Amino acid sequence: MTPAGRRIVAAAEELFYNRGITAVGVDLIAERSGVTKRTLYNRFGSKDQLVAAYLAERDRRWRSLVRAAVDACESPAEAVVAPFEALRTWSEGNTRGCAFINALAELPDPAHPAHRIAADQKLWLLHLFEELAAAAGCPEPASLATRLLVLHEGALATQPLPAPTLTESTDLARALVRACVPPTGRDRAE
Amino acid sequence: MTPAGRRIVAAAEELFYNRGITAVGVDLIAERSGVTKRTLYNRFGSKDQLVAAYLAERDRRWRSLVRAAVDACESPAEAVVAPFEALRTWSEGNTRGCAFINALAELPDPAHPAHRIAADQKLWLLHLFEELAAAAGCPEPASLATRLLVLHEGALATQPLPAPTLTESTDLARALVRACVPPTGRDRAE
DNA sequence: AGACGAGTTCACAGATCAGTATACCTTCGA
DNA sequence: TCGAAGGTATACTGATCTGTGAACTCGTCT
Repeated sequence: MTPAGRRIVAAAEELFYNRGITAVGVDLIAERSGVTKRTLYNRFGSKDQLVAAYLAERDRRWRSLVRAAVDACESPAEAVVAPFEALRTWSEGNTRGCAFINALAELPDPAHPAHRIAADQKLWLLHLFEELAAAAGCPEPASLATRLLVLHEGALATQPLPAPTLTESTDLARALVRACVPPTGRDRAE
Repeated sequence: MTPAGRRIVAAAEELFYNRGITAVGVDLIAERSGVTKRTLYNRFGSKDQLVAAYLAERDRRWRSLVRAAVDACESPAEAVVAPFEALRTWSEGNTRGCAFINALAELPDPAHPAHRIAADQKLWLLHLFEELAAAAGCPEPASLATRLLVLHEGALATQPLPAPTLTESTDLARALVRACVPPTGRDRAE
């Protein structure tokens, strides 16, 4: 990716996320990134593909944050809840909800490249939860993973409400893990 | 509301929800509702106010569905989970997620009339959960209500995923209610 | 020297957008 | 009978939208 290309994606990220995709024109993105509209089209070909690049870049950053939170955990049981801790960090700078849900709201066409990226993002988290649950010894990792995903997305969606939704969902997630995974030691009575 | 006004709101609901608010022009709404653009502006004054009317109408329909589900319950413990049953019915015809979350994604301006309607809708459900939890004898209704709201919104947000998120969140909600409300005789079915 | 890729400048096409102006028609109650 | 209200028909404004065309500059590598 060329330097101009990176600046374009950075400007697109800020504008698309905060103002909405349809509401932001390519002229504004070009101006904000100090680049000509011609260059924008030479790099990305169309606005739709720029939208896809924006979501892909956001997904990349978010996944690396989650991965880091998971890897920093000492026990497998802690690791299962790590994405919720990552969400706390992530939410500080992103108060407009989930960029992928928001993108799907504006782009109904299933053929749009943004659709696959958004769906993949949710599925990646679901499968991560499932792997972590299995690694922690949960007898039914698929069910727990689905529940954790619901809690995660619910906390994200209710972000702007005057209720401690992230705290409550994290606490509940921790309780779910505790309930189906034997606590730290491996010598719990079976 | 005049007959033409009702047709306009009905057409706006279908188009705004399925295609996005910014992506749908007033000309299309006027055409779909068999009405002149002049009439549309005589009734609603601006597109923004039509958007508010669309969300208000949707909110009204949804609340009456939830109210009916709650009122149909026999025990207070069942009533707490009734909104999840209502969500199952509601989801059948609304596969594009939450109209209010989607609207907020497209309309970042907090001064937009849609903002208050969307926020009120979520707060109404939160307070409903709290009232029902208190009526069922839950010792900490605020905490339970927040958790139930997270589960509800999470189920809505993960709707398009190939995972039984609504079933899992309903089951979990039921377990939460059962755990904090003393079972009253025949509620302890298993 | 020469080719090439990245980026610039700027005009322009064609469509669509929200919203308005003007004039006319119909129904219904006072 | 009359006048107001609801609605129709059509043309229009001015702005904004995505996307393109063509010629130009500049640095880098061979």
